[in-house]
Amino acid sequence: MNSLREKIMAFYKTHRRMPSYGELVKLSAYKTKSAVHYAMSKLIDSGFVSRDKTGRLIPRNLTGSVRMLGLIEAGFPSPAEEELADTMSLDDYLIKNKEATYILRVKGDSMIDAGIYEGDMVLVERGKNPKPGDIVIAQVDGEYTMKYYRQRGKTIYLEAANAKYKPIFPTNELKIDAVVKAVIRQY
Amino acid sequence: MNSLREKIMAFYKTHRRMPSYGELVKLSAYKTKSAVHYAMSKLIDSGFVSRDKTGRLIPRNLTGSVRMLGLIEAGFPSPAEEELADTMSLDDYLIKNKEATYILRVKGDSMIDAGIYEGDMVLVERGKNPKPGDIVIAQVDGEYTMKYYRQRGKTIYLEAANAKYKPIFPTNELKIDAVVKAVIRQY
DNA sequence: AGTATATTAGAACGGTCGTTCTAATGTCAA
DNA sequence: TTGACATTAGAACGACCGTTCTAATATACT
Repeated sequence: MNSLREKIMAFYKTHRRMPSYGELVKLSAYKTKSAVHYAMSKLIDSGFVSRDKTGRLIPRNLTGSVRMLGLIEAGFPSPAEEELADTMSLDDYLIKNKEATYILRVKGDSMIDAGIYEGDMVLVERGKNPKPGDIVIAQVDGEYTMKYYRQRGKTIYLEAANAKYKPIFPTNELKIDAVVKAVIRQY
Repeated sequence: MNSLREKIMAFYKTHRRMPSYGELVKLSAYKTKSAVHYAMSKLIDSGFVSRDKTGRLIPRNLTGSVRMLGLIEAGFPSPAEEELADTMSLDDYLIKNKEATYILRVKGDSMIDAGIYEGDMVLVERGKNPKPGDIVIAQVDGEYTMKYYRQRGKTIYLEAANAKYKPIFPTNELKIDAVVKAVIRQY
C-alpha cells in the first residue's frame, strides 16, 4: 500500500536524494518504470512529492519544515489561509555555523532563573567571542559549567541564574568554550 | 573561486537536490562537463560533497544537522573523538507529524513558572488528544491562550503557570486546538 | 455473466547522465 | 624562455533518465 511512501522516505534519508524511477522499480513491487510512473502521478496529486521541470522527483512533505505562524493569540489559520503560512526548517533557522554548532544536555539547576531546566537541550556555538550577558559554556577548575558571562568594570566573571550559587571570579584564566544560542525543551 | 560551493548550496536549497554535472556547467564558469568533473573531484577530496555509487553528487556538510553531545559536564570531544559524535537533524528529532505541526510565538507571562517566556517559540501539534499535565493551546471566549491542561475528578480546567492568573473552568465546551511539544528560545 | 474502469507489463523514444580520452591552454618556478 | 605540471575544452562512450504508447491483466460493479 502506502509503504511506498516509507520506502521513499527511507531512501531519501540514507541517500539524501530522491530515487530515480529505475531505482523505485527495485524498491517497490512494481516490475516496470511505467507502473512506477503511474503510481508516482498519484503520489504527486496527493502532494507527497513533486516533479522537477526535468521530471525528476523532488521531496515536499518529507523535507524537515514547519509552518511558521504568528502570535499564539492569532491562533491557527483557516484551511484557505493555510497556503500563506511560512514554512521553514528549524535547522536552517537555528544553526548559522554548522561546523561549530553542538547540542548539549543540561544538568543541574544553575540557570533555572533563566528558564533553563535540567534535561533541556542547549544549542551552542564554539569559537565565538562572548558578549556580557551571554550564556556561555565555560571551563572552571577542569569542569564544564553553564553560566552568565558578566563584566563589572574590567573584571570578567561568571554568574549563575540561581541565588543558591555564588558568582565565580576566575583565579587566573577564564576559558570560554562556547556561547549558548538557543534552548530547546521537549515535552 | 569557492563561490562554486555557494552556488551548489543555493541550488540545493531551492531545488532540494544536488545539481547534475550538466547543470553545474550552466551554474559555473566552466564550459564543459569534464572541467566540472575535475573541479568536483577536488571538492570531494575536501569533504564538501560525495559521490553516489552511481556517480551522482550527494551533499555532506550542507545538510542541516548538528552534532549531538552528552551532558554539559562532559564538555566537547577532542578532534579525535569528533567523528564519534552523533549528528542529527533538529527537524527530524522534534517533528513527528509534519502535517500537524506548527510554530507559534509566545506572548504574555501566563506560563512563566514553566520556563516559557514572552518571545519564545512553541512547537505545537494539532489534533492530538491532550493528557492532564500537558501544556495546550486552547480557545476560551474566542481567544487563544496557552495553559496547563488539568483534571480534578471529572472536571477539566485550564491553569496558568503564574500565580497572577486564576484557573479557568470552562462554562460550556473546552476547545483544545493543539498540544505543546517543545519550547525553543533563541538568544 | 458481462462490462467498464483502474492498474500493470513491456518495449521503444529522445535526451541527459557521469565518465574518459586527447589536445589545448594556463600557471608557476627555475 | 624553457619545461613541468595543473587545469580546461571538446568530443565520444555506454548507461540510465523520464516519458509515452499499446496490450495485457486485475478490480469493481451491475
